Amino acid sequence: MTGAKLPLLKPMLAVTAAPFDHWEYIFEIKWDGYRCLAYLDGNTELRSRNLINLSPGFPELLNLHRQAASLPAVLDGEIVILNNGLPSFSALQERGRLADPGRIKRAAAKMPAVYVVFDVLYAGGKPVLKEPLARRKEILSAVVPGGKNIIISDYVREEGRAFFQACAGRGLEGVVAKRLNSPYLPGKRSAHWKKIRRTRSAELVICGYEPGRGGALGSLILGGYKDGELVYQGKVGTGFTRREQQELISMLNKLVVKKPPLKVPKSEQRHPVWVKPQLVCEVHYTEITPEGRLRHPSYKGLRRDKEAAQCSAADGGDFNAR
DNA sequence: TTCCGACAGTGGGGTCGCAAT
DNA sequence: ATTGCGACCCCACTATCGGAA
Repeated sequence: MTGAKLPLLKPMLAVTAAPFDHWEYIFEIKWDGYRCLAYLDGNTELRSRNLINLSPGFPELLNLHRQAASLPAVLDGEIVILNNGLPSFSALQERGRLADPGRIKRAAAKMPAVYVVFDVLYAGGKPVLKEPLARRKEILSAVVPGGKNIIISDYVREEGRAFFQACAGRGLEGVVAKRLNSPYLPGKRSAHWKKIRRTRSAELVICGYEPGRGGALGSLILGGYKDGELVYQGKVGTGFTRREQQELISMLNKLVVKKPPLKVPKSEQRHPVWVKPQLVCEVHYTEITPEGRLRHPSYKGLRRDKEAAQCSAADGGDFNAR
């Protein structure tokens, strides 16, 4: 444990927004990893969004206190694993829940994590939470000169739209806008910080559904055509209102078939009801996982103008112009 | 009056680890 | 030995409510 002087704090959170320009805001890359407050004193302690101790899982990051000045300090940043310069969340996933020290050590050597730091809560043992962001950025660059596995997140002023386009073009998840005069509000979600995420869109075939609680719709089972065959792309379980859920259930119940129209691993089936692959819906998602599933899928409505046969499998291209 | 923030609840992909089968 | 489930990480949403703007 670090000294009692440094209280455990939750990270400040952001609301979602569309790209914009504003002179009062800076814009930085939205890093796709584990959000983490780093407590630097005689040692380094890493804490997740929910105050879980992440330190055992990332031994290669436990020397951060030796790369910083003005201790004790508390930093806010993101643990990422870089792959060709881009953060790989799936690589991080493989490490996040490892418990065996031997396996952790081998994973750390093979795919070392990096701490990307973008804010400072304590410096020289004193809170700087009430300082405006602009001032905290100055303090941060004094506390962290930059090091081997600690990187200061860069930012631009005012020109959020262009920066978002540039980041999206490079394959990054999005950007975060932060108000220059805002204090650091631990655990609070407010318009001081706005996340602007790149989303992709796909039109996919509804191949079945799974019931939810209390007669509600749980999720839709989705597929797309690849080489003339329906390929499973995962499920979508959010984005529809209660009313839309009932409408979808009654439409789908008229299309019920016995045989699944596509292959879905048994382990991913929870009382599925298969239907004739006829209805098309639009979904938004962030990326295709290595398993070929939609990540962060949300339902955007039926596409009655589309034929099922026209729906090719989502491939992670086709990103939304917002 | 309208909007914002907080909270609860449901759902997604993915991982590990443990208990029940 | 296999399976199911919970707890985490990342989330996207709907729905509600009380209070601030």
